[in-house]
Amino acid sequence: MQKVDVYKLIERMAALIRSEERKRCTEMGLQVVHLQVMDYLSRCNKYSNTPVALTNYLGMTKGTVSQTLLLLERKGFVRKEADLADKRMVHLYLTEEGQLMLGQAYPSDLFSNAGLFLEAHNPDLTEEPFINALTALQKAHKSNSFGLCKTCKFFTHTNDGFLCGLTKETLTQSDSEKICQEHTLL
Amino acid sequence: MQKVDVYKLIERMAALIRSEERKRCTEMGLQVVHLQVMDYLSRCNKYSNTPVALTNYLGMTKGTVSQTLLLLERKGFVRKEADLADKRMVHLYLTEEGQLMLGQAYPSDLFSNAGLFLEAHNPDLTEEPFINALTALQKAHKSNSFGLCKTCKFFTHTNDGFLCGLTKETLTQSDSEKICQEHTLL
DNA sequence: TATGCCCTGTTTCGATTCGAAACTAAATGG
DNA sequence: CCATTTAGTTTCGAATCGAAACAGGGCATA
Repeated sequence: MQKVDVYKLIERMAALIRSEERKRCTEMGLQVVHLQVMDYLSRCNKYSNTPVALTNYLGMTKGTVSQTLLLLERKGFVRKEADLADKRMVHLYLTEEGQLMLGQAYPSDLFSNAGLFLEAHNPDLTEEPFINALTALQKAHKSNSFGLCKTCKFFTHTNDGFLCGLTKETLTQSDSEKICQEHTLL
Repeated sequence: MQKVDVYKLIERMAALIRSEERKRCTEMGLQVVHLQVMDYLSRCNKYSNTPVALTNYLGMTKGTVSQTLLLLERKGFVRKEADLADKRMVHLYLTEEGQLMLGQAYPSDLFSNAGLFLEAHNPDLTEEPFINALTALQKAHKSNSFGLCKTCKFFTHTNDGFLCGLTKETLTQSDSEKICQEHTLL
């Protein structure tokens, strides 16, 4: 029963992160959503860089996502590309400017500083409990878990690399380390 | 160097929590900010239930906070009370309706379900690494840490209870377990 | 191949948020 | 006693937000 309190702690961390993000965005003249969108696009794999995936990931309506993308496109941070196979679909990419802006707006120094503190004061800390907490949260989260490709139940190793058991396509190392909307826990 | 990755995991959890919050808010006809404000008011102590504290906690401008509070007041979720000592200040309280709404909108079942998973699959998991991670993040966070009163360096025990070394006031058990804007790490 | 349904994404609407800047009023501090 | 700081409000224009209607591509089934 004390275990539940782990999530109180995680919420507190989430609140701090949110606050930092908001300040950064304000400084850069962005909205928080913009940062979230660009961050997602920089981390998701080729199956997941579509407006619908974004809609599910962020928990917004598709109309709102469409609007936000329009603005990000207008500002030159995001580029759209029609899917060749399915003409309904659109793939989203960060432009050079988008990547640059993301790098500036993202509170990476907060995390690296916190990481340094952690390393200095708790040298024997491991990632394991955090991985377990994330997995439990993904399971409790009703809809898609949006996990890393390589932790998916459809992810398999082959002679010459990696394979997605769902799409039957081969995957690069980089693919396997990105967020996938089809991610399914074991 | 692997330690830094702990925060990648925490970010992923934060993103999932955010997504769930947004969905809940939409269902209840609220904006995410409203939930954040009400959640904060339900957790903060008597020194920290003011618009400025909210402004710092959420990382928004005071104008925006003022607007948001106006709306929450109009909807009957929040009540304002002038400070008796300092007439510039205002104290904010959740109304009965506000508490009720917060209870409904808050994704508490997500956390309790996740807690159950965690308990079932990792019975020997402790809170310690999470406390350490939060403390490190609070230290890295430049501005106020917004920690729990009882973890503050000004918090002291006396014969008949608790005392805040900053305001020299006695504190109740409940006070000591709430968020304080004056919170300072050791 | 035609019909109907589902899916992806856009558009439009009105209410709300957001940040910026100007503002009021109260406290503070020489 | 006056300048400065601090708490909070007001006003403005741009952007967000959700809801609902819409357009059009896929796909199954007849």
